[in-house]
Amino acid sequence: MTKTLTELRATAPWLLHVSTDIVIFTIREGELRVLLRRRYSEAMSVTCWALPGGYLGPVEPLEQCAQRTLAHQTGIDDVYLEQLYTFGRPDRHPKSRVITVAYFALIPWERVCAESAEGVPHIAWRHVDALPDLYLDHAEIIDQARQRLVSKLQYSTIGFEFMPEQFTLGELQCVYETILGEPLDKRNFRKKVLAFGCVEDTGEQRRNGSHRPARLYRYTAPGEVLYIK
Amino acid sequence: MTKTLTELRATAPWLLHVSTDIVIFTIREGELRVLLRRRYSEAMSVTCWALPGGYLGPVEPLEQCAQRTLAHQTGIDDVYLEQLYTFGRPDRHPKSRVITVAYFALIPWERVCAESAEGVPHIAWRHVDALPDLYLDHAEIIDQARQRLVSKLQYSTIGFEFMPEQFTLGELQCVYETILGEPLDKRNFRKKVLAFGCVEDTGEQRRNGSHRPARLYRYTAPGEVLYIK
DNA sequence: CCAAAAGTGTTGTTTATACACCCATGT
DNA sequence: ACATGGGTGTATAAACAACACTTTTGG
Repeated sequence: MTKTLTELRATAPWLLHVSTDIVIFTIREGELRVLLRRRYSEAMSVTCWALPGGYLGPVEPLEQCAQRTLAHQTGIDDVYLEQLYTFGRPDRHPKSRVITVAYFALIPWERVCAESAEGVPHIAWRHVDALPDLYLDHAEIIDQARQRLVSKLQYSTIGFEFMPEQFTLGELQCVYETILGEPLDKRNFRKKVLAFGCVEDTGEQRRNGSHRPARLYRYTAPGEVLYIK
Repeated sequence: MTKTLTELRATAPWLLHVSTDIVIFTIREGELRVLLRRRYSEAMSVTCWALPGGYLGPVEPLEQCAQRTLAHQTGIDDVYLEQLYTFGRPDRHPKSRVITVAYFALIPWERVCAESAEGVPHIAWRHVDALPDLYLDHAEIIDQARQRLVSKLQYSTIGFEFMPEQFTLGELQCVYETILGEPLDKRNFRKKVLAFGCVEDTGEQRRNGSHRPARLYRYTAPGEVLYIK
């Protein structure tokens, strides 16, 4: 029992290993983007783009592993995180058996820290419709995360996880339109959101360009995803 | 590499192990019931009730593990099976670290085979509202499976997985009422189901008691769960 | 005064709900 | 003949979809 886990992984490929991978989305420039990191794949002896994530510690809860690896690799913490699906095809990793528990996360662009901002080497926020070749089955994981996001947008307040503390209804509508990929009617959208009963007018306004200023709203259940209807 | 996996599990408690557990539901006597098996818990040196399930083989896909252990322990195969959630609290198993990928499954009572019928020792179909003490966190797993079942009933044709090849609309309505725990209006229910467009009249009837015979219908997408609305 | 996004109501359509009687059979 | 579950339609309410003009600001 003197071997480290890393050594064990190398010497005992016939054992099962468990990892977590995190699909973290943001909205930027009218695009749904996902965070990728450049990593060296020992398995394939090349560097490639991959999701943040890593191996589960011996006494670590799954979600904590997701939080820890995300924070460690990208500096991001305190985001909405939800278990997505567990991927375990025996051949998904070429050198050993790795079961990965995928999580998906959302963050407002404003909260992306310097450590994973645009321009940082080894880090990229990529449009989900223009992904590079990805490590293992990470493209499949992202695809499934995206489907979950789209469907949860319909029956929950998950979209608010993309918003900063204060936001305008126009900004919120843009987020919905970006994720759904279709334009929405402004009046119907505002009516529906206000009917949720989970936004309040802050009384403040945002002046932003040569047009009428917009009211700023606040989500009244921050950090919580509510089910609607 | 001469040790068996079973020996390894005993001698290397600091390694991670992966298992699957299956929550299989049926409808019987107006009750939603779940299949339990009596098992000896080495961890706790007692026998107790548990979900069917077992350890993942070294080169076995996750879903196949669920199918294999279910078939081996209960004789049941060829059922609707869907990944539910992965449970991995570090202390969920007292003697080693076991991550379990839970699946949920549905079967029409008519298809339950002799090997897991009522009266077979070590096997029980228990009402979900009257469960005995269960192994580890299996009560929590069942609870989550039940929530998933209820919500999927609203937006998919998952309820048909409880039906035999031919069924009456009255029987289908009973299934819905049992799962939802509330009575439904007969006319509205029939209207809605026929609007799904995935049942067809077989032309046959079922005479069953001293009243008018009922038409028999067939689900036109057997083995498939469709999303509705 | 012009351009640009913010803000606001009404109407028609679709969907969901509530509700009561006759039918075919076995005993 | 009667008890039992099978089968059917309509009227009301609620939810959703379509649609156009006025307001406020910066330049």
